[in-house]
Amino acid sequence: MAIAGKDTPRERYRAQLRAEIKQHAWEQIAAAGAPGLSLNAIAKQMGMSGPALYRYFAGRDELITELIRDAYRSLADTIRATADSGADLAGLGHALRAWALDDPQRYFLIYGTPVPGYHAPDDITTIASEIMGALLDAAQLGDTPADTPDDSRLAAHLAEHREWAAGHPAPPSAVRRALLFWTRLHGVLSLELAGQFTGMGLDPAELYFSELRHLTR
Amino acid sequence: MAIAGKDTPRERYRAQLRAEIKQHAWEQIAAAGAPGLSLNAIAKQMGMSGPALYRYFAGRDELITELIRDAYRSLADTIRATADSGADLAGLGHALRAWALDDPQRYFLIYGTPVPGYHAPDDITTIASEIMGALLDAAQLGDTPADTPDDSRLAAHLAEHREWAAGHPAPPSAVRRALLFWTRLHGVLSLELAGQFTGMGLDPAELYFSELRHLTR
DNA sequence: TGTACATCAGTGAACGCGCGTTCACTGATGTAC
DNA sequence: TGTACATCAGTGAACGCGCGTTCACTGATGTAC
Repeated sequence: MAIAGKDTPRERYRAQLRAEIKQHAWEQIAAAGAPGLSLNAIAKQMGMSGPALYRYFAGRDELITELIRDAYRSLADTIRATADSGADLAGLGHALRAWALDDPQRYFLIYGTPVPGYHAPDDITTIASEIMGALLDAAQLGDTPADTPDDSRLAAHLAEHREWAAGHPAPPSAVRRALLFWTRLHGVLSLELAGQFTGMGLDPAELYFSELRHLTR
Repeated sequence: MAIAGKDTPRERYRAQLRAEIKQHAWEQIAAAGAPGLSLNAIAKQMGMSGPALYRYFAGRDELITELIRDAYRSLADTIRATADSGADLAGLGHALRAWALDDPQRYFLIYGTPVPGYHAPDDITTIASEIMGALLDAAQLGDTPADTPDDSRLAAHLAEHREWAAGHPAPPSAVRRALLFWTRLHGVLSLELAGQFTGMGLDPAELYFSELRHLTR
């Protein structure tokens, strides 16, 4: 769904080339991380001159921002589609992990080290809350697991601060479950993707799914 | 404690200037992240010419590697000192959080987005396992909390794969506690430092300490 | 259907910049007799 | 204590590089009469 889909041949060509540029951008990010992304390098890789890319993106910043947006969009769609197919948090956990392993640098583009100056545009923030919304919905299916005990202090805090959950009314226990789902799985996943378990002779997947069972049992 | 402490005036001056360079490097990382670190910029900031820094570091890579080493060293010392003062996991949790908030970019230098090519030298890996060792020691104090239930599958996996815990014999329950301490707190902490809770109207500290209580109650 | 014009993709040259790094050199500081 | 020498910090010029970005221009593609 393009922003202004005129669907003339030229427009189709444009859209395709934009996609191709992004494709090469992702490959470059996979190879050297986001800081190593270079417009000129992409152009060279595509067999064209550097300035040509300015027909498709206003500059490096716009390209990166769009990659970030696409990453969020992709994750939000994955989560939403999984949830809509009737999955509970367990299913979302599997989907999240698969999505992250599919392209670790894409995961880090969302949840990795922030660049001190950068502030994401509003529409990206919106997508981010879409993701939390889907988690909240899923967190209300099934019973609260017996082994995630009440924490009265946290419950009180969550009861007071929930303006962000607008459109997704949920009992505090579900809010808590959604948050723990997010932070705990991110904890294991991000350390795994960063290679922090290397040399421990331990399968991070076991840890991940143990956490997931703990959240959904 | 220098590597070869001759302690002549010149040596002292050298050590001091090395420290000063690192100081400016940290400020630059705090301002623009690790990728924005530049030798020439540091030199300019110190009022000297670029090549002068090559008296103190073989190059940019060596400086960065040393910063990473210092970061690990600082965290390991903090954890170890806290543990030696008789603290349990709860105390370590407070220390970890304080250490991370003190300089978020330093935290990310250790646990943030990895640079695809980079491989840390062996001695850094050694410091990393020092940290895990201290966690393992602390995880054996106190009782296993009632609300972290057994997970037979994970327990079995951990029982089989523990060569990394050499020098720190620990029952599987303690290993599990140490790992969960690490991954769960990192989960909350890294998302908080990255600003991912912004706009949720929610205090990440509440979440962090809730997790910590859950681990140590 | 053919012609005149507008639109647009892509090029090549150029600008200015900052980067890491080398090199030959100067001047100050320390060391040995 | 003074002199001769070695060590070392720091400079300035230079190299080569790649970056993002601009600009004037060419040639192809589409549009309007």
